[in-house]
Amino acid sequence: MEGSAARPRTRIQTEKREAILEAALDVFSAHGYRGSTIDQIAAAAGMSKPNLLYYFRRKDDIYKALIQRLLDTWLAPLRELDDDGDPITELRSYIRRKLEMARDFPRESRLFANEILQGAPRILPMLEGELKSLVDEKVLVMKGWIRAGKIARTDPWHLIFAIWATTQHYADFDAQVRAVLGPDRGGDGRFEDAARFLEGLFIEGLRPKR
Amino acid sequence: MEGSAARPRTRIQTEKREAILEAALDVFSAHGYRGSTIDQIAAAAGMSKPNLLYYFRRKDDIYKALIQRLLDTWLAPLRELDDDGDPITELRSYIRRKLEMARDFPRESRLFANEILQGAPRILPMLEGELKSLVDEKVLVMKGWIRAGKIARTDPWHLIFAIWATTQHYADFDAQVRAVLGPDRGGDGRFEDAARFLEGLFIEGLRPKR
DNA sequence: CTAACCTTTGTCCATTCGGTCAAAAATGCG
DNA sequence: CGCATTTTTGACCGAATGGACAAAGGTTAG
Repeated sequence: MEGSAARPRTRIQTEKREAILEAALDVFSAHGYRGSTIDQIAAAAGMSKPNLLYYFRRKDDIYKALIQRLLDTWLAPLRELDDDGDPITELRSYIRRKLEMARDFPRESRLFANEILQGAPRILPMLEGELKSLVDEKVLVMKGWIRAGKIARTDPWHLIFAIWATTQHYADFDAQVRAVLGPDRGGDGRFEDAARFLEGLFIEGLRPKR
Repeated sequence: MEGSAARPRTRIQTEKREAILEAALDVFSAHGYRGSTIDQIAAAAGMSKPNLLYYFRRKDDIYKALIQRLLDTWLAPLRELDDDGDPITELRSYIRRKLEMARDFPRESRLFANEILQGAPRILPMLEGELKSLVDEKVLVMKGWIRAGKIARTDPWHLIFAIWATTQHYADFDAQVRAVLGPDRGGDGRFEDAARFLEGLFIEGLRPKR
């Protein structure tokens, strides 16, 4: 359903399209869709604007291709949540994986955050489709864990939201995190600190033992 | 430091400036700074563009005035965190207040989110100044609670981040929350569910009792 | 080598956008 | 009322932006 004929993709096309998407990730994640210009992306990709438009005919096409390509990567951590593993361990691992994503792929995180902030105008179908299905599936897994008494009785949907929120916060709100922590605590160690904290929070909560 | 002479503010000026800021909150929070146009704001405020520019001479002036006016409101919940109260109760209340803000002032939440996502170019000084001071102060309060054994040994900075992240998530990522919950669970009850969930999470964690 | 195809570029265009300006309309005050 | 001040508007401008296009420059297969 993308043009009437198949696309034969030459070597150059593959390479250039890749370079454009990489540049577009940089630009879109930093300035949002409306805040980014084709010229910026072209410059970042090391080519002229008309040349870029030869590979993607519209600005919107770049954006869509980018999001399409990223969605799988983005959902991978949740997909790995294993029904058969030990529940507490599985959740711990999921939180760790998500936090690593925030650390290693902040541009991807910000791209999605930007899109959703504006009401997800271009990806709402994906959220209601792929994403919802995946979440529904994992919610069932968690409900099983609750029934088995392996984790506390809690709301699986909101648990997933809480994990998303707390981990992605370190990518999306990085500027604020750094500003508040200051130069000393805001260095590279902040992800270690966050990992330790989140583990304690999600597993044990704040009430003091004894 | 804003013009050499004081501004006498007539009645009409007060009213119109108010209307403009209200309209600007609507527009800026929905589309971000670059994504919003003066025409949109003027239309939303029910006046012509040149007329709007009579009250705020630049687009940036509107934005700055808006943020300035909102910052106090935004930080109020944290300010209320009371050193002398019962720690668990205080934290519970803080979470509830923040969640109410996400429910009742989603535009304000999205405005700040948008700004910080782009690296907080226009409000970084405020984050490093007012916000950091307030956080530093409350961190000391929490450290006192920890020393007194009233809450678990945890990282107060990241605790604050976690509360911000989980509560604001329901405003900033509303589109995603609704998409994932679907029409039935995504209705008005979602804030009640979130409140119950977050209380359980922060206080008790996920490990099952017994 | 050469013809067919792919890639790149300079130029151009219409629209949008932030902002100006002078003149008209409304308001308020003595 | 009459005059000064404030408010509103229509017309306009330059810069930026998304995109079109045809011509020029490369690449590759026969």
